[in-house]
Amino acid sequence: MEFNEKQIEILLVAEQLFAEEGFDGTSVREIAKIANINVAMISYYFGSKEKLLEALVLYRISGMQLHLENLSTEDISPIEKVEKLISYYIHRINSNRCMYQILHFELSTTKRELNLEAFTKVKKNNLILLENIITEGQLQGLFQPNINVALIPPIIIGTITHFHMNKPYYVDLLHLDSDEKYEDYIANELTKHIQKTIKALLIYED
Amino acid sequence: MEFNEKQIEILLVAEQLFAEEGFDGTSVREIAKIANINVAMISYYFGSKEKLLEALVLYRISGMQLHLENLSTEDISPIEKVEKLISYYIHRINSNRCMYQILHFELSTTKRELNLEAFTKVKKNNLILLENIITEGQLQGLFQPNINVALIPPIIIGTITHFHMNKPYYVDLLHLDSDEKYEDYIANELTKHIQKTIKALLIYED
DNA sequence: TTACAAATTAAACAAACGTTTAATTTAAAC
DNA sequence: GTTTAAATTAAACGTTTGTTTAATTTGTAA
Repeated sequence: MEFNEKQIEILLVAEQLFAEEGFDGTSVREIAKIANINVAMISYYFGSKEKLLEALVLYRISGMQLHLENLSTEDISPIEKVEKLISYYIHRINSNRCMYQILHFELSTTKRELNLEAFTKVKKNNLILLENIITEGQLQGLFQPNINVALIPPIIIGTITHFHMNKPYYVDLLHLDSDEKYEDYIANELTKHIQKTIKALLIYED
Repeated sequence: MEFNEKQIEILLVAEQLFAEEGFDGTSVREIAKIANINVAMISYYFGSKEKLLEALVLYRISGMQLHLENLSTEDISPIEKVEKLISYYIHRINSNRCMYQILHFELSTTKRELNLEAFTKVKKNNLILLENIITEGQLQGLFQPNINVALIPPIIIGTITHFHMNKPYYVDLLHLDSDEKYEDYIANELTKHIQKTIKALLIYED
């Protein structure tokens, strides 16, 4: 699927509005107004509001795969690999914040039946990558043997997502009184915190 | 605020629908139909659809405070206290799944200005409780000194919330092919996983 | 039985919704 | 310059939305 400039403009406006106000809370007229186009162009280009959402999800997810195929073969320790993987994870969620917001709602609503196969595929690929790294660490005697790998991504993704969703609360609690401070906190403290947590879990003897 | 039986029936129906289809995706007629009342009763009892949501949030949050005031003084080790706190956390999120679903959306939308002070208060209280327990553990030399306590609840809540939101994915991945298995997995594996993770983080020497 | 407020109803309201139509403009090809 | 398809527009379409109205029923106290 290829989109021209105007279509992409519509997609970007829709993405932000869907994230801020929800799919059902956003009207096509609102999208059209901000994107500076006529309402009819949405149907003309995408067919319907719902197909616009599908196009948007496809457009974003196709560029979401972690580019970490070579991470497994890099000449660094499994611990460093895990750290690197977590940084990538967080970075990806950060730069796709709006789409994650939308997906989280769409995943749990029964209203629409979005095809999220592509998203599932991305997640499964990343899980395999993580499994390989952890197995490597276990073989080297660095990590504990009894680790439920499938439950590690939820810690990473869940923590960062929760932080974003409760932004006003944490901004208040941690005195992150500017967008810069907020972004910095995620890139530094929060990232380190999650890395430390996962490392601890991998090394900790039960 | 006191509600009669009919009002509570409306609140419960609204809660489930708001969680499943979102506030904007649910019509008052839909609520009325399922609750077996006339549409006008919603305005009559609550004033408006939005005030119905406010009433619902208030109704639920008021019963959400963890009943753990005496946990601090119990004669068990800080480790056991943390474990107990996590169980309570997970149990509360589990039994308020719909409300958490609603709140997560409302927290991140700019459409409505819900008063979530009560919710913030609950969170802050629970954080203080956790801080006390961890300080106790540190004084006993059980826990490491450099711990960012504010970032521990996000791990717990984030992980469990993420798991719920991606239910179809984890049902497939972990072969939880019945509601019972799903519930059991949360109550056992997932709970233990989170407890183990937090314990590891508290004990792990960086 | 009467009186009266509370509860409940069907109907109507205007506004907003997603979508379609039909006409017009734009731009490129011949 | 003419032709033709694509892009763009304003207007209208039929529904659905949340809310209000005004009439009726219900239940209770005098």
